[in-house]
This record gives sequence, C-alpha cells and structure tokens, in this order.
Amino acid sequence: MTDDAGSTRLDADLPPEIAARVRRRGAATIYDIAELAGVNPSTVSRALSKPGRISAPTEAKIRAAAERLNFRFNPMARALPTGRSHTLALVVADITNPVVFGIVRGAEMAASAAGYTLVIAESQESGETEAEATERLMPSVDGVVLATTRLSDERIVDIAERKPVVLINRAVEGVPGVLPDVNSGVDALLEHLAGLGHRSLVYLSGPATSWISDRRFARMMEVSERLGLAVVEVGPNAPTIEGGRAALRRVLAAKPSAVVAFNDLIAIGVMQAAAAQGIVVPDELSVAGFDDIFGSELITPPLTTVRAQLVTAGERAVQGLLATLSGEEGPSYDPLETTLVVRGSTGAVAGG
Amino acid sequence: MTDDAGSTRLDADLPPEIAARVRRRGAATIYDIAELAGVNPSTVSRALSKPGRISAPTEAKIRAAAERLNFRFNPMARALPTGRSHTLALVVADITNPVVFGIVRGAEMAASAAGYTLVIAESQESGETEAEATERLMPSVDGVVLATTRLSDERIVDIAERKPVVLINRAVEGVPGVLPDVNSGVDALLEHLAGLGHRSLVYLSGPATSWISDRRFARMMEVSERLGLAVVEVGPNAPTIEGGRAALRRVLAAKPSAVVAFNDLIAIGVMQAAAAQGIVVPDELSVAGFDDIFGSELITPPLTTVRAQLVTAGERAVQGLLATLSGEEGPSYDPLETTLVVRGSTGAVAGG
DNA sequence: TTGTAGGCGTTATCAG
DNA sequence: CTGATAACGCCTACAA
Repeated sequence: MTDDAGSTRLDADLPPEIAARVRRRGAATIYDIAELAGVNPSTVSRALSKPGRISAPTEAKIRAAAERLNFRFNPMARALPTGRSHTLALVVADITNPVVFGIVRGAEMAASAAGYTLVIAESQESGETEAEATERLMPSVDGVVLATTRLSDERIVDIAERKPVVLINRAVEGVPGVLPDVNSGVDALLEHLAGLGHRSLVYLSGPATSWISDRRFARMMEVSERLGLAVVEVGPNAPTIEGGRAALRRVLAAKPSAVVAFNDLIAIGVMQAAAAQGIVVPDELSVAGFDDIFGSELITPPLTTVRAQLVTAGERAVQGLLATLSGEEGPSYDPLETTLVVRGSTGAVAGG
Repeated sequence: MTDDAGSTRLDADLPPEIAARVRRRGAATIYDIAELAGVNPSTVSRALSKPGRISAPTEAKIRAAAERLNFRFNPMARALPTGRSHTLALVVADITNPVVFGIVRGAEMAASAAGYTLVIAESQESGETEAEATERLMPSVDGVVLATTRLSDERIVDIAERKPVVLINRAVEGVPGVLPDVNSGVDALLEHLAGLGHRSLVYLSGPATSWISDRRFARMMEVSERLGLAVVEVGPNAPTIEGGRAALRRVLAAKPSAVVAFNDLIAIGVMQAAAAQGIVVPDELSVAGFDDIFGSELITPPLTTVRAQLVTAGERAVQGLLATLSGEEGPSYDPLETTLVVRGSTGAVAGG
C-alpha cells in the first residue's frame, strides 16, 4: 500500500553503486537490472520483452529487480534497433472542430489500450500545412491516421508507401479507409425531407478538397430524381459556422424550401444567419446537417442531422493500423452505420 | 517546381551503393551524406545540427548532399545521446470536453511552431488513469503540461522533480502554472447578478479534485458579503451536462434566484433540466457558467458566462516548458485576464 | 536457457 | 576546422 503505481522513490537498501547510477540518470536501465539480478543484460531484455522465453526462476528474479528499480523501457532506445516507436500519428484538419473530438477520443483510447502513444497534428484546413506536419511526424511514428485529410490522392499514396496509413472519411485506391455509410444516411434524410413535402433543396458543400462532401452530393443527385427533388449545390464552403453564415445569401437566391449542409457547423451558421434575417426555421426554411456534433441539440430549434459514429471511426482506424503493423494484411472495413436524427430544424414545407 | 516539399523520390544519378542503401532502409543517414560529400559523419552531424561551427564550403557541400538524399534526422536516434525527444505531453481530463479544445489548439500551435511534437493523453476524469498515462509518457517526453489535472499536489511535485511541468488551472507550490484571473471574473459575475437584484445564489461546484472550482467558490464567499449575497455550495458535480442535469433537484431545494455553475457544461445541464420542468430561464431562475465554450451561445437562452483565454493558456504553458528546457529559469505568469460575457440566461430577479 | 558481440543513427569528447 | 571513437539503451543473431 505504500507503493502506489508510478512512485519514483527507490528501494532503500539497494547496492549503493546501482542506486547512485540510477539516480544520476533519472531512470534505471536493463544493465542495472542485470547487475541487481546477477544476469546478463540481454537476458533481462528477453525476460521483459518476450515473457515465457526464459526460465521461470530467472524471469522472476528479473521482474523483482525491475520492480525494485521502478524500471521502464526507454522508448527511444528501443525504437532505434527495432525501427518501431510505438507511436501513431493522427492528422486532423482542425482540432477545435467538434467533428474531430470523437475521432480523437476513439483513436486515443484504442492506441493507449494497445500501449501505443498517439500524437496529434493539426493542418488548420491547409493541405500545405498538413503535408508539412505529416512529413515532420513520419520519421517518428509507426503509422498514420489521416482524418478528414485535404491531401491529394497522389500525396496520400506517397505517404502510404512509406508507412501504414488508414484514412477516415476518404477513399483512395489501395489505401485502407474507414467510411460512413454515406448512402443510407443521405437516403434517409432526403426521404424525410421529401415526406415533409419539400421539392427544392440546396446542398451546401464543404471544402473543395473534401472527398466526403462530393460523395454526399453525388448520392443526393442519385436519389433526388426518384423522390422528385430538385437539388442545387452551393459551395464550396468553409466547414465552419462562419462558412454557413456567409452562405445564406446564395442559398436564398436558389429559393429552396430546405437546405442540407455538409456538416452541422455549416447548418448552424445558416440557421443563425436566417434567424438574424427573421427567417423562421423550420417554418420558412428547413435545415439539416451531418455528424451530430456537440451543440446540435443545444441550438434552437435543435438540428436535424445524420449522425456518424465518430468514436468508432477513430477506434477502427488505429486498430487497422495496429493490425497492419502486426503483420495482418490490408484491413478492410464495412462502412459505418449512419443514423438520421430528426429534430426541430426540419418541418413541413410552408403552404405545401 | 518538380520537387515539392516532402517528396520522397531520390535523385537519379547517385552513387548506386548509396542509393541502394538508402532505399533499403527507407531513409538516409548522416553516413550516407558523409560518403556523398566526402567527409566524416561527425562533421555532417555538426554541420546540420549547429550551423556556423564549420567551414562554409564544407557546410555547403554537406547541405547539398543532404538535400539530394532528402535527409531527415532520425528523432529517436537523436534522442538517445541527448536525452531530448523534442516531444511534449499534454494531459487533459477529457478530450471531448469543449473546455480543452482551446487549450489543445494553443498548445499544439506553440509546440509545432518550435518544432516540437505534442502528444495528448486523456485521463477520463480519473486520477488513477491520469497518473498512469502520465507515467507511461514520461520517458518519451521532455516536459509535461498538466491541464485540469486531478492529481494530488504530492504527485504533481513528484512528476515535476523529474521533468519540467507547467500546470493549467492549478496552483502548486514550486510548480509553474498558468492561471486565469479568478477574482476579476467572479467579481464581475457576482456584481452583475447583484445588480439584477439577486440575493440568494447557489454555486454548483465541479469535481472534488478541481482546484479551480474551490478557488471560485472561495472568491464568491469573499465578495458575497459586500454585495449582500447569500451563497450556498451544491456539489461536487461531474463537470458535464449530465452533472448539471442531475444537480437541479438540489439546486431547487436551496431556493436561489440564480445559480452559478463551475463550468458551462454544468450550466447547460441545469438549464435543460429546468426547461424540462417548465422553469423559465432567466425569468424564474438565472444561470451562469464559466469558460464560454462552444455551444454556450447556441443554447436558448444563450448562456451568460465568464470567458477564459483557453488558447492563450495552452500557448503559454508550452512556451513556459520550452523556456525551461532551454535553460531559462522558473517562468512565472501573470494571471490571464477573464471577461464576463452577459447573454440571455441571466436576468432581473422575479418580483424583485 | 543464457551469455557474447555487434549494430541501430546521432552526439560528444578528444585528438590532430 | 575536422576526423576518430566512445557512448546512449536496447535488440538480436550467434555461440556456448
């Protein structure tokens, strides 16, 4: 009970030389353990990194010594001969975008559960910055998760040729990716809107470099005919509240009865701008988004949206990386199920 | 123009041996450069890591060779002899808590601007998990930012003795910390409420281990007398919307005209629970929070809150770490200014 | 099963 | 100013 996990105090009665050495360096090495246990350093290495390959009593002695010295592997020293840093990179466009929180959490959980460290890089929505940050991280990670990437296909392939890569919300030939089931979500949303009597929609697209934005629009076009809907694309837009606010003018020009936004932030921006102009949502204009981020149900009226499984996406991405790293080949994923969440921002078309 | 940053292709006409070696290993080393430039590896190291200490022509040759080979230092190899990983850890309680977004962004910006890598660990609001995650990261980082930590003072000191530490929202003797100006924010908020005629308040405290929650309450007690306010503490509460919802019962038992929550999430939870019971905010109950997180102005009515400079806090914390690492002693910070943001959730007391 | 020896890529200490 | 050479802490054939 006196020895809470991670305490840094050293055992009192240790051979003074060893104690001194450990104290001087700030951490024990396998050499210290070896000396304390009376074995060779390589034996310590084996005992601690591949348990079972060693005689039980020796292993016990070594473990005891390691315990006494509060030993931890030096990750850098370990990475040198093996080339494995036990670190994964997660590259996101914008950390403050609620969409990525879930991804980050899922990735972090999966990584730390496997004893891996996750480093996060932000691209600030710039492909240039993203490329730079990724290159900077490449030498020190074992694999990369590109979430909501703005990089070109070629660039992604180039990276994937050097280290394992898993994409989120992006499909590139030959590179594994975790994708939402775009179709079912879009279909459910459009059917919902059609059922409310809407016939004329605007799709507010995301950044020009967003693959998923294109996919959503493409699917909307595919099903719109069957549902008797006219869909106009307005964009590209910054995937932010500001982007949504700025888009209202052009939305109104198209005179739709409903607008579907690339994500919830844009949707929220449109609602705010509409409210500022006295346009009543959903009576005069229905609004819907994608992702179901924090805040979507706080706004008035609460936002109708297509929920994505962000945490799961993050988890799967790093699990895929880990699988690849341990030799299993080419993870392939089923698309993640997507759910329409109907709230107050969509309603029957006026005078329908 | 053919050579975009980070491209991985090798110069065509390289000595075949070198090219082969580089390709096999996936990256060039200072040995490859040395051979190509006809100098000793140690000279390459010097030329590239401490420019100026070497003759101009030699340095030029070396740089050219490095360029041709697309050389990057191997961070792990570099960390071994120096003990410096150029990596910083940021430990937060909950990544999905909007409060930490700003901190993360600020920290990430400051770190990458200095060529440092930031690794983020999450403690899920558990001191145990936090200690574990921190210990796990310790060997591979040069310093640690503990944001919203739930660790004990002793534990923090213990960590700070091993690596540079900067705290956010927590003061511990002898450990540098970035703190908001608690007093000015609390004072402004209570004056605002007193001015609206409120006399009876509830303070919904945060987690029992939150230092800043205690400080806020302490300051409330200090100024309440002067303002003629009665303040009752209700808590501890989980710093989440759910925590706020759950607290409403006990809030009402104290029959206050206004409630001040430890943070915006709790405030939002209270408002939601109140709305569910038909209690009108702010007519029957005023509600205020702290932090001004994303979502605070989206909710209806928008939340009155005390804004904290989260991004700046994150920046300062890592800047402090970097300063310490480069030998400058004990950074000390002025408290970060705090701003009362009055919105719709606070109003004149009913029947005042 | 365990010990020996060499290497991983870089820095640092000494000579020259 | 530059070249050897020994660390740094760990892993891994290879040998015993």
